[in-house]
Amino acid sequence: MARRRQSVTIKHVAADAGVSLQTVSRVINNEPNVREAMKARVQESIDRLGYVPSIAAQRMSGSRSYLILALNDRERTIADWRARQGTDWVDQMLLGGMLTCAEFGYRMMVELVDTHNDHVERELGAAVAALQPDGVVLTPPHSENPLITNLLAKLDIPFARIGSKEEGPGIAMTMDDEGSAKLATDHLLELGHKRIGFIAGPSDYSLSGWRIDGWQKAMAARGLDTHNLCGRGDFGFQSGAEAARKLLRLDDRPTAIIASSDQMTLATLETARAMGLSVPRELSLISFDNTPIVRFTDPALTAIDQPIAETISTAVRMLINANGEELPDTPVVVSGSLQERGSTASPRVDVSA
Amino acid sequence: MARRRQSVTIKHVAADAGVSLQTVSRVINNEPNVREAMKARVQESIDRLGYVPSIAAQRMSGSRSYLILALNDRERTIADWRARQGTDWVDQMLLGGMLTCAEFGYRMMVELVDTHNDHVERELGAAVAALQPDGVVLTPPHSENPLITNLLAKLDIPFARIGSKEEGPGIAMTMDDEGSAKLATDHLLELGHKRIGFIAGPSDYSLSGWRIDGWQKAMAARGLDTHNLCGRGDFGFQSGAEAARKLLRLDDRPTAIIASSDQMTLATLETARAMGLSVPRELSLISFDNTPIVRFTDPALTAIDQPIAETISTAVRMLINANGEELPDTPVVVSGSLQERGSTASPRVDVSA
DNA sequence: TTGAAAGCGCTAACAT
DNA sequence: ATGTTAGCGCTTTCAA
Repeated sequence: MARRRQSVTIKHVAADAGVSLQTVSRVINNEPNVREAMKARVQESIDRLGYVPSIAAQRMSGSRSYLILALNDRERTIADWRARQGTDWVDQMLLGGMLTCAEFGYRMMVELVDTHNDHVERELGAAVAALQPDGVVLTPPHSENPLITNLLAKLDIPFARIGSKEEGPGIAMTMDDEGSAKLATDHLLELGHKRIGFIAGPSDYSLSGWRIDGWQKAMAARGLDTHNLCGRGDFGFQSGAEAARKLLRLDDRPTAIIASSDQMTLATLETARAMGLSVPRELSLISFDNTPIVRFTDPALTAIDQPIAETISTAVRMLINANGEELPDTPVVVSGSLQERGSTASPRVDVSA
Repeated sequence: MARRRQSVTIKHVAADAGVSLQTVSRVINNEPNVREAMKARVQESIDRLGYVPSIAAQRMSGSRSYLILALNDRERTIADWRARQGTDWVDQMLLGGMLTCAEFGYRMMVELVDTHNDHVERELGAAVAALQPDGVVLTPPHSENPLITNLLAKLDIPFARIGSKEEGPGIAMTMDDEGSAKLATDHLLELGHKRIGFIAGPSDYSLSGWRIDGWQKAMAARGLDTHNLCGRGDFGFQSGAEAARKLLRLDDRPTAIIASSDQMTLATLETARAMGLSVPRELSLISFDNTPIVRFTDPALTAIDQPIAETISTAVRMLINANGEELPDTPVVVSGSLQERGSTASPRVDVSA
């Protein structure tokens, strides 16, 4: 590999403008104590020479790296990519993250780390030592992994925890899981449903519990029973099908089901169909995630949209300002919304009643 | 922002192992001229202290940046992310790119650049100056933008051109567009089709032309006419619908259509349906891309799968070796495959014949 | 408000 | 086979 040196350095600019390196540095970093005339002169040289500071050099001399790391679960992410089922979490993350980073001259880099693994700390430590990011965005389930949060805290690197409400270091953020579940439940209640089932996500994700809470509270507010109506899955298709089967085989089976992921809802749809139930006539369905596939099922799925891009964007913004402004000490909430589609309707009136 | 310094540096390791910095450096970079015993001793210190070299420092002292840049068209990429239609190009790129980079201690970073823009050079120049990547992967339409390829060549940065066969600097790579189109056409011919239409992509993508070639050659090999049977779109839904309408309104309309993107094929499917044609009974359809949505249409679409992950992986591998081995001077071809699904069948026998 | 000097962590070039 | 020296491009002291 040819030894590649910066073609235009701060030295060239300084020489060109006839000032010291330091003055150029001050202009680059927008520091005070530079007269306007001087600033203009230096800027002119910068523009004309097409000078752009080397991030490596900036980082070396103790300044920032202008890098935000987005940490994702390796196993799940790769599985999603391989499965090609339209899960666009990473895309939405990049949409919110990259664009917001770019606004401030930062870049976002995706890093995959195994959570369920004894060398998480080594992996993350290596990434941080090599890259020296100015901030880290943790996505579930990393957000709640103390090995990760403690290490980041110890290293004194600002980080955001998406999908975590716990106190402690780092910015806690949620997409309002409880509120979203309530939103979905209320929608069904207003349509006239009384038996509403729920298929939760895995228990090692706190947000699984929050969603159950939202559903239960909405039901309780109308004095409705939720006994036996809560199933569990792991967000995947198989687990969704099993949970759906259980709920739909109940003597007094639900007239509507909310499932915590698109794959589980899709599984519920297929399970219902296999049992001869028509959606939405005999069973209404609301999904969580709103990934691309929900528009292609028949009927299209009413779904809770997770504001991933907006959440990551907010996280990045706060991380970049982590030096200046003080960080919030209560969880930052970015709320989702309900996208109505064809899988929800009023329950069929029971003629035998 | 707290002034963050590397906690364990090469100095610490050197002191710990009782050797010079240089020896540690040699061990890190796996250079020759280090005795096994010495190497083991140093490695032991490295492991024990948890030392990881700072990429910034490595880059500064003239070595690599261990960074590969993947350059995508800004407008199209953001539009795809926003549209949430399941386009998983970036995901497949990361799948192939990140994992292969990781194998060699590199990272991949996605960078968005406007092609149709007069400051492409400034944008790219800035990214390169700031990041100093060891290699760049160009995706269409960047791969054929001389402003970009010339700049990279001038800067002496190794790069791969995905979807380009032209000679010149950089590694030319294709996903065998001509062969894939031929594959699709042959499949239809074997099913008995004789009138096969083709909806091409925009003419500023060379691969659009290669696909037309593949289709035409396959048709010509059987002495079949292609006159009037070639439509054009821009890969998007709207353009696909228009092209489909034209083809299907022909007096002697095709019994099968190959379209150059999933969105255009989806549009063709809907157009056909609106015209009362049943797929595949009255019209067979083959798509290009094989993104997640093709499995959710009714019927599911037979499609050409583009080996994006594999192509990017190959590109990365060659870029990383760009110093050692010599680069190929003929285009590197990674072939796609045909995924048979429900949208293809033998043409209905014309009873009136 | 500006400049000069020192050093960040590492590697290349040159010793030994 | 190992050590020493110089310097990458920049920012942080500190001085003027």
